Amino acid sequence: MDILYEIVNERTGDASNMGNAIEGGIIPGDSPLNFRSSFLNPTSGTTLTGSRSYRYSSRQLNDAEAVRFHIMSSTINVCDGFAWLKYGEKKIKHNLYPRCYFRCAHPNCTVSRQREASSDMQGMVSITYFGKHNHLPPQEQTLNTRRKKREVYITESQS
DNA sequence: CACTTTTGACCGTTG
DNA sequence: GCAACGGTCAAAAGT
Ligand SMILES: [Zn+2]
Repeated sequence: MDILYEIVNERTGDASNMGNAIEGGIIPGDSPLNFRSSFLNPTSGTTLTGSRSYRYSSRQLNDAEAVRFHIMSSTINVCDGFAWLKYGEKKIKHNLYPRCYFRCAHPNCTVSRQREASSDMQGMVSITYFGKHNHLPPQEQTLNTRRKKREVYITESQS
């Protein structure tokens, strides 16, 4: 299943350029975001590769833009290969579920991420990324086997 | 002990 | 001014 994404203006919150991203297959389990083929890739010159049908549409994000993914997930925690530390949680209007705020756990990386479940559509999770990582995902640097990646995934921050 | 999460306070923006 | 809103801080609690 493809994942919807949209480009978000950090200033106004307006969203545009909605399209499809590829569901990740690198990390097993309930982990649909794949940093290799998405805005999450810190080493990629381009910022997104499209789905099979959309082919390789790509676009650079500027400093005032964030990218938001809309994902169907059976669990609230959606893994993307990076480690995150939660630093806040806020009840948001018009959503039954709170918005959670995370920062990248890597030292000297300023990327942040917001996550909220949708009360409109059951199982829908929205994740917004701000900034670009200046490093590779920790498991990519230290672990090689799928089994080990799975172990990292299931022990990552769940809230 | 080290590190992460929780949670209300705090603060800037907006109407 | 003021209150609603949402983003962040930080002390305490949790693991
Ligand atoms: Zn990072």
